[in-house]
Amino acid sequence: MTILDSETKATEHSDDHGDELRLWLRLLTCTTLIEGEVRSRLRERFDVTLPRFDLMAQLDKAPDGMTLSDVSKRMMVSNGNITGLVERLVQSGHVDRRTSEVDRRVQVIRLTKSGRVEFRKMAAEHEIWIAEMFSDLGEKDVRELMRLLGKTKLSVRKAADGRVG
Amino acid sequence: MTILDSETKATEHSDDHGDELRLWLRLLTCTTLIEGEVRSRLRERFDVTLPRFDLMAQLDKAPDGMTLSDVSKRMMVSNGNITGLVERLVQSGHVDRRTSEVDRRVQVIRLTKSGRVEFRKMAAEHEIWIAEMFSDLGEKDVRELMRLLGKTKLSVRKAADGRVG
DNA sequence: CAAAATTACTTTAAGCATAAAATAATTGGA
DNA sequence: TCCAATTATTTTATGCTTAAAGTAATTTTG
Repeated sequence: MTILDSETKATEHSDDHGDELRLWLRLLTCTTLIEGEVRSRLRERFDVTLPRFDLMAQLDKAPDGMTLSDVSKRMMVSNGNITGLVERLVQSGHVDRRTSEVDRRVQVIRLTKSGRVEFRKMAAEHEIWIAEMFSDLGEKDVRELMRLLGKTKLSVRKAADGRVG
Repeated sequence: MTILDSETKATEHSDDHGDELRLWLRLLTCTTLIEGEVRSRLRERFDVTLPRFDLMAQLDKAPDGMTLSDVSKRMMVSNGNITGLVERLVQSGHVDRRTSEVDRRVQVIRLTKSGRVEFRKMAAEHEIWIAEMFSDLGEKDVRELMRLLGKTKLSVRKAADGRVG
């Protein structure tokens, strides 16, 4: 019977999900390690937090500015969160915020000149840190990991969307 | 000269780190997606947060209990964080906390009987959710991803340790 | 043995994050 | 036109997270 069951893979899914669980934990560990390292280096080197760095990275790609909603979607975080984050970046002089002329509900934010200069410095080092952390992986590994994570992303989205929409 | 430069790979590292950066962003996206999905399902189905679930998962593996420091190390979060998390789980009746008889600095925590029963239910569903999210990946993909992430983990640790210890 | 160092935990202050409710501006019909 | 629905953002309440400082118990050491 045991043999028979283990052969009955035709039924789409096996009931042993241990491998996927271990994969998820390993994925999480990698992300947590890298993120923690980036956070502490950003803090040490530039006295900046990761959320602020991420927000500035979005703005750096949008010379004409972005609305808070745009930022919120791109960063995959809540609206209310962005409000506070932007407020702190305005205080520190990295970001400029103004109300849109055409739609007074909308806030358009941009990097200030000095904010942009500072960000570029951070980004340059950041890129080196990341490369260093992945340096034991060969070109082929990087390509293959990229491919498998792309596949994972699609799979997760499918499972997530299937539940709501 | 351009050709010459691009051939000068003998100098260990190239200066283009774009691939690694893209890889990191994709890794982060995958983790964020999965984590977000798990968070919202835990909340909907069991009215529990991910940190509480994670803490209970640690305790489930330690029938004789753990000290707060143990938990802190295992979960890779700060001590102060654990204090608050445990306090809330004690309030909700999932966790039992007592001062060690042999060392009165030490707090030993365990799942309560009902906490364990509840956690096992959550864990069973959680495992299915994860398997579902990875379901587009074949066995070979899972194995390969596992291998590459293992390599990544080592690489990151090396880069991180190299900086401090 | 007593002072100093270490260990375990808690508290504090600040920031990040969310969901849900509130506010304010704009748009789309009837 | 006007008012209902929608959209953009802010506010509120709650919880997670950290680093740093504080407290208390134990261990080390002179």
